Amino acid sequence: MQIKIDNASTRPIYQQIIDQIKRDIALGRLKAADKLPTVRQLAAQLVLNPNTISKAYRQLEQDGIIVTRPGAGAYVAELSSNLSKSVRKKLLCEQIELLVVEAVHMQIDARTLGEWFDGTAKKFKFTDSEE
Amino acid sequence: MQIKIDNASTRPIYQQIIDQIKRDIALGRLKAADKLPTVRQLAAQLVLNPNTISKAYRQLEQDGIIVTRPGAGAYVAELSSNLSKSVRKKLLCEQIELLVVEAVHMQIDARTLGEWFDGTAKKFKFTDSEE
Amino acid sequence: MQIKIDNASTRPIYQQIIDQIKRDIALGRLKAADKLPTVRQLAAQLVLNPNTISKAYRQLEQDGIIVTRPGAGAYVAELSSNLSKSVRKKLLCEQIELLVVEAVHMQIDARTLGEWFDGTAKKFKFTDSEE
Amino acid sequence: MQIKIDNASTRPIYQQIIDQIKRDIALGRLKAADKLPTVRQLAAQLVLNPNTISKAYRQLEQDGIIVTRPGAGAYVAELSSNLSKSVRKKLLCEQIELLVVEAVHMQIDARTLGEWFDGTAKKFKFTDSEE
DNA sequence: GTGGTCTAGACCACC
DNA sequence: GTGGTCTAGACCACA
Repeated sequence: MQIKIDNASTRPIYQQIIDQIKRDIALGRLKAADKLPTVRQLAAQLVLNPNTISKAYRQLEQDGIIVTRPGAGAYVAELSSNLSKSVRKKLLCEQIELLVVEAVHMQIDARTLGEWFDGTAKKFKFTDSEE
Repeated sequence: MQIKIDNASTRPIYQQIIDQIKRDIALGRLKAADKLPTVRQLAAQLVLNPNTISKAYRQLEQDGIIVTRPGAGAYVAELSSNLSKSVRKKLLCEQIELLVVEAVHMQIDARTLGEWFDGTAKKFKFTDSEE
Repeated sequence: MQIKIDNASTRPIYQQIIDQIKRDIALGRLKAADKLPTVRQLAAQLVLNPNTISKAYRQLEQDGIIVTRPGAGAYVAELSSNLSKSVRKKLLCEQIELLVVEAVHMQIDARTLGEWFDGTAKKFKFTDSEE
Repeated sequence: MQIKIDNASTRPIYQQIIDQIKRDIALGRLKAADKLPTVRQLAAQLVLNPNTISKAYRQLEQDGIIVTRPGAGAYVAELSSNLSKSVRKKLLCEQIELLVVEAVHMQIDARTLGEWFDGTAKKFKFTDSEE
């Protein structure tokens, strides 16, 4: 696993770890049942305190993204969401709005933003539509 | 100006204020040269510590979104961006990635996300393309 | 707030704190928008490390049961559940099964268990049925 | 014997084994004097470390639920409980409280919870009342 | 050896 | 002053 910590970022370290693991899963680089590095391994590799890794893993587990078992390690879980669809829509649309507002203030026109959006989305492994 | 603080949100209050002012500008509800409420007015209206409002205004000024003239109040600035296009692309694409990763983990398919994105984008006043 | 820690219990301390706060809310002793003791206050009162209290509060926040704001403290949130109804049913029925199995092994007959159940349920403030 | 391990559960594996054996007994699928699989058999069947099975059996024996005769295997014991009725009541009522508190926070109304409780209880073989 | 819990103590962002 | 993050290090339950 390749994880890079940006110490200059205001984003907490544990959150950066979460971001990158979720990204790797969404990209298909990590698949369900794959084993994650142990807390101690990753802590040594990134030169961080094991508690920091632990916090990231705990959060990921709580979000149902990984499964951790004392004595066995941490594994990627099946994709799933306990949230009701309306809650998911609300959460995502809030994030979309922030993105769009930012784009407007950066004077990026709608077409360009749409292209960047499509270009980025193409790289990820979405769940198939259930039409 | 209508600003609503969501105390349940983990987003800091000063950030929520920033978000909503930027949103109102992007929606066209606030236009260049419009006068913003004074720090004291807004603090009284939202029942918040004036320091919190100050922090939001200071941040907005730093981002070139408003202009404060000491003694005369704060005004909406012209849209502009000092950032190079490549930096803007990088910043927005990072945000797009976080959004898409989140959508994948919520098992929202690409088409649905695209629809939500388009629906949201339509509400805002983008700068015209400079083709 | 009256919280009692049982050091003899195998249940982690932070979990005991969570249990009792959720209980107080369910009993109506704590109501939405009530202020909880600060992390440091409660840590001093229970002679525990502030991190332990912090962990309990963080978990409660993640479950949408309280709202914490740096600089402002922690407050009881409105009752709500982001979980879909089927997930809620599954979670509760698993817990019910464990309870019933335990009762059978303790040779408690069905009627007695039902009475204990009703007696306990009566003490709590359920959401009204939405028939 | 059909035992299923849910690796996604936070419940320890040895505890899941205990849960399911107790459940099978409470359902009447396993009866007093029935022979349980050997530690090795079960370990092979579930692809688990034999120590894990051992721990489960040891705990079940300690709780008086099974009897292991060295060299002869493990057998289901007669239902019995050394605990005084008041202790049993205390233990069960604690568990009932946790269940009810959870239900309140999930915004399940009392009637629905009661129905789920009755529906679940009906499936099990309670000891007859000793009125 | 694995992750989980708890303590102790430093530093920072928020209000 | 509030809670959040991170480090360091001890001890325990699980496999």
